[in-house]
Amino acid sequence: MITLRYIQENPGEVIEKLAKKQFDAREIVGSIVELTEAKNQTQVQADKARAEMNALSRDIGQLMRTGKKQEAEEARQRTAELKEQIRELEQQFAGLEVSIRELQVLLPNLPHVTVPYGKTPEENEVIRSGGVKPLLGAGTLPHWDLAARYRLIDFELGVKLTGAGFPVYRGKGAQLQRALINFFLDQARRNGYEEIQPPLMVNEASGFGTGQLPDKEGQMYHVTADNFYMIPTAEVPVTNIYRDVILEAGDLPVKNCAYSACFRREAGSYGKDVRGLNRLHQFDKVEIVQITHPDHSYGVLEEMVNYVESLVQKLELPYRIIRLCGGDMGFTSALTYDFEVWSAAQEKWLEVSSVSNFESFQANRLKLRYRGEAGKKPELAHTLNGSALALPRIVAALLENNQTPDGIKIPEALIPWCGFDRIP
RNA sequence: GGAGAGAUGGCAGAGUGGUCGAUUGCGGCGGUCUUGAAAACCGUUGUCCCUUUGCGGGGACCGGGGGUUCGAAUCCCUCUCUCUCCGCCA
Repeated sequence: MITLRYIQENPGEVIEKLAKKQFDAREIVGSIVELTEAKNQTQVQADKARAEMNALSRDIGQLMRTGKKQEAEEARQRTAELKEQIRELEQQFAGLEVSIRELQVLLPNLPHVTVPYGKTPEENEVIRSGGVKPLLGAGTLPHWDLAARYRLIDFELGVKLTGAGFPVYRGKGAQLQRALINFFLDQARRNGYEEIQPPLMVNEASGFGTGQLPDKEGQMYHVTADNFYMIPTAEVPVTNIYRDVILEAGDLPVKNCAYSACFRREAGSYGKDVRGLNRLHQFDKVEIVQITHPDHSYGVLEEMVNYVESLVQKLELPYRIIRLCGGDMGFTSALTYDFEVWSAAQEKWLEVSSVSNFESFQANRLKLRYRGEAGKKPELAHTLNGSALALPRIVAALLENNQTPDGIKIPEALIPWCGFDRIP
């Protein structure tokens, strides 16, 4: 959420920057500015009336104590009108606040200056790429066939137990999952991230804090009996650790990582995009989260991108890093880099990570602040996060790219975590 | 699931209608003393909003919401959460 003060002081800039996100903010910003002006005027009046009322009440107390009943009674009669006036002003004020808030939450985050113009994914900017696409011979199989042949993942069994999109991993398939999770967590720890094991369900307040609620409600599984939500990413519980928190400047940057299962309803997706591991309702992911001083968040974003790059390099997967254009960016992000790996049999790029700087957009909702110097006012911190990494598409690419007549080769770096070097 | 207790400032813990944003202790910060440190002593110590060029001024907040009252941390209603005991249980 963009702060009211910022909108109020820079309405033109907000409109201009949001145009890059293909968002016409003119009407909303205009209304916000107008309503805020009215709200402030109302507050001045209400505060004045309350000040008067407070003084009067104190006087009455004083008069009562000194036994001047008569005068106290006179003063009391004067309060009736004031009281009514305060009631009205407070109602007005509350109404204006609600209206402003409703508009305020409609505004996406402002894009960073380096965000490219563009409307569709085609206009995203490839920053760099690495690795070598494997040359596979005839008889190349997509990962869902490989998963069946080597008895790694059973999609139909998942349908029996739960439904489509809930695969069952077994044997070496299950071991590979566990190895990847441990590999990612261990790498993160070596890079200074503290490991967190978060709850997999969160309450409404947490859903709001990171921006899933109220509007993206349909994305999450809702446990209605207790009004909990299954997390769509560990970002939600991990970032919400810092909801309503004031950090000391010395605590920054906070670096957390977490493995979690992630649950997404993905309502309305079908077709070949959802085949195999390409899109699931439950999947595993290791997430990295950082909370930084506003002056350092873009340096940290680069650091996080470099870190994720090191992971796909260790896994020897052909990859490319993409800077999302304004039209393709998420609602809450100021700058996002996506990572895609090449899936050799499907012959397409699969998104496996998204690394974003949210600047103070999430922090404002979360009331996440830091204190620069003792005695100074706390200010909003910056939050960043990224997948490091999401497992299913990594597994898809690993299986497809590394298939040989003798089985599936495990990348060198992963063998210590796997305990085997080949799936025969 | 049954029964009970509670929610106050970073923490602990007072406060049951009138200068209470809140006694006190601990912690934190500053100072005196000391070669330095500890101890002791003194001072200071929340968040948010509005207003003002500035100094400053005003308002809100004692789990959330509503009510009674001239006046609520204190009384009433309601919701949420936490804890304890019993039952069940990985």
